[in-house]
Amino acid sequence: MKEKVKVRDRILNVATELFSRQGFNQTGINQIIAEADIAIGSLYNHFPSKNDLLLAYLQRKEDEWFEGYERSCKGTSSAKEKILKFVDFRIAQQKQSDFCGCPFTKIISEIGSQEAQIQQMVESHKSKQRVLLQGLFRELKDTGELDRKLLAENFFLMVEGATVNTTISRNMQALEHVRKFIKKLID
Amino acid sequence: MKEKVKVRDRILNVATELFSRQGFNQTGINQIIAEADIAIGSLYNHFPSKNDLLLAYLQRKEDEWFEGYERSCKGTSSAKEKILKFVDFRIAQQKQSDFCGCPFTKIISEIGSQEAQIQQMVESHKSKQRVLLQGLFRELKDTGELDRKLLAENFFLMVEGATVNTTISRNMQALEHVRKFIKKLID
DNA sequence: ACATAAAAATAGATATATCTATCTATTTTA
DNA sequence: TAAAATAGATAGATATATCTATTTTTATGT
Repeated sequence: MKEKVKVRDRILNVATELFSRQGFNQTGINQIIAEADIAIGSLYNHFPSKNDLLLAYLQRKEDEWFEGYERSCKGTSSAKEKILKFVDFRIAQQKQSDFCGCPFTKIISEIGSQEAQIQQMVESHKSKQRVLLQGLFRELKDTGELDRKLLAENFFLMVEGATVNTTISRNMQALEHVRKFIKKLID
Repeated sequence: MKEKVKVRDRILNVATELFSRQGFNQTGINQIIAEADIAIGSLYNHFPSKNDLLLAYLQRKEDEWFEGYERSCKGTSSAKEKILKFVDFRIAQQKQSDFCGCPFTKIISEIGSQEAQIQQMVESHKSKQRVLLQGLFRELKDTGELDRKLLAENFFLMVEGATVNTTISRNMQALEHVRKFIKKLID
């Protein structure tokens, strides 16, 4: 009853694992084909260049991010809960990736903004998160004297900073601090 | 009256520029010696390996960071001002580096936490910033119902997230949003 | 100020390894 | 029988690092 994983998926699965864990620049084609146990010709059949593989990897991460967040929000109804889930989701991501951090942030550190297509995907990914959060914060009943849009932006930035810093420290404290703080602010 | 820059400094200056702009992994020894206009033997005389050069680069960044912040605080007296200067300093850094982001955060994205000595330096750098901010927030007269230590931590994380995201978007908005937000919170 | 010895810097070849990518020829799968 | 995947050689570029031999700089003693 074992499902045979197609070659293209084996490549992308291994590349995903390695790009996340080791980084893009420190992952060679040879390691990918070895660990995926496929021929180098097969790789270049599916992905004409290493850069195309990177694009496919990021596209998958993009899709999985929003699917994953939606799924983790199943059962929540209030905006307040969904905001807290936003932090919880990042905590879960960091746990399951062993503190790899955000793949989009990581790739910009690795290759800069030279590759226009990648720069575009990263910016778009972050932008979509901001829009999502702005929507949630707009639903909040009372935020005291705090502008909701400004609060949404800074909550996003806290989580971003906390994600980076949990990756550095390899413990979850920073993200937990954000959770505690925002809970106070919106409760 | 032209000061002759010593070989070791020429190497470190060029390496600094290239590691910041292009990244560590995307900067080769050959490019460094070419742009520094020195012989390869001289480089390996001063720095036994590329990793030693990286350590020297980070150590310099560490020293310059706190010197730079101190200098930018000259003339300010209140903790409130110094907290706002903290954001201004990061804005200035991003401007003058053309949005290179934090070198410590960047190197972790590039090489991970494998190199213990580097991991150590990065963690220590962030830790020192937290301590500095905790001290400043302790001095604040009134933060309403907000715990000062928690506020300091989350301010730090906001700035971290904003730094990363100004590097991604290549504009200063995120850092300006943090400034506006914290000003409201502590004013 | 000048000669000289030690240290530093140079050019440039080279070793060794790795990287991405291409190609051919053969086998497996659909 | 066509398409997909394989093994494996190889091209061509680039990486870090070492080595030799020579020149330049610096420091020291007279």
